[in-house]
Amino acid sequence: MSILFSRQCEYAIQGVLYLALKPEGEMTSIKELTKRLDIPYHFLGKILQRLAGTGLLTSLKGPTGGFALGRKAKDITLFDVVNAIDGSDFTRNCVMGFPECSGKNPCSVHDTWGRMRDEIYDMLIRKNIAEMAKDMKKTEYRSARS
Amino acid sequence: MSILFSRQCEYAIQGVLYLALKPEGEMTSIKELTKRLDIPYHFLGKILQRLAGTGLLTSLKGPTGGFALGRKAKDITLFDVVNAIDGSDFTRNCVMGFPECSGKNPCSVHDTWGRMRDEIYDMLIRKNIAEMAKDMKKTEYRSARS
DNA sequence: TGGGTTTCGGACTGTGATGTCTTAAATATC
DNA sequence: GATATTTAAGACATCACAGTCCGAAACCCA
Ligand code: FES
Ligand code: FES
Repeated sequence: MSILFSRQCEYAIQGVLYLALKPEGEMTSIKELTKRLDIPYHFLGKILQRLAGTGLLTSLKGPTGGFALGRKAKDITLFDVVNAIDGSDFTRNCVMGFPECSGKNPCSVHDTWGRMRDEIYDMLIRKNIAEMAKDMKKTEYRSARS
Repeated sequence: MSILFSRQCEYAIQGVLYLALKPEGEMTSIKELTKRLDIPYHFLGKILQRLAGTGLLTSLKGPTGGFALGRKAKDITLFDVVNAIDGSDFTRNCVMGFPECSGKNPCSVHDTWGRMRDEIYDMLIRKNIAEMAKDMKKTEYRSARS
């Protein structure tokens, strides 16, 4: 687990980026996803379920079923995924854990951390997941296209 | 809790910065610390105990006892505190949670995240806690000097 | 229609972080 | 030496997160 996101969130990102490499509308099963990515089967099921609940993904039961993006990959950013799972509190919280984070009552690194928060946010929205997936050099994503 | 550090770590930072405002060698009790900072009494005790175990703090029992910095405030950085509690894995881990983080097998944001990790590390070591504490504008730290 | 496949939903367990409580040990003061 | 005060240490409780399991529902295909 990185310091930024929960496990769930990391798995969600990994899964969504995998789906982004698939032809539009094609369904991908949890089985295929767990075969490529190192994620517990049932746990991933729950996570994708949750994402489907928010509309970020669509799902279909049955033999040809699975999951697919709920809208075009060009219209989804990593922030959408992170926000759906972990929320966006990190854009507002003090890095030292003080109850208030504002310029009126700042901690020692308020300004510095403020800039970094912005950079992290920017990292999450600068590119859509279509570009992101294309930039992914991880071997796990080789020939995801079927 | 911020996205970077555990609660324990946040409390440790808050406590150590408070101690950094005290005259060198003066002992500060958990009671005084919890009166200023919003941290559970016994939990803070455990944390300071742990920091004392690493030598970052010294402690003394008895009526005039308490905690104090183990070395000069000028020779301690926030990274020392973070490293003692949360460790330094964040300098090595993939932000998307992939098992490997290297340029040979990079994820979509490997380079970007690499720069940010460096910036975070830099934020933690750029200033010593003497300067940090002085820069702290939080009301909790007003007139910490006794 | 029936059987196999897949997601759905909920209950359940495991684990680590957080927080509480109690007793003991050390220290200062009287 | 007696007492009060403070940290030390460990057991315990609580909670959130991670992960598992199972039956039901939806779906496809023969
Ligand atoms: S007050 Fe600490 S980051 Fe804003
Ligand atoms: S591989 Fe993802 S940050 Fe390095």
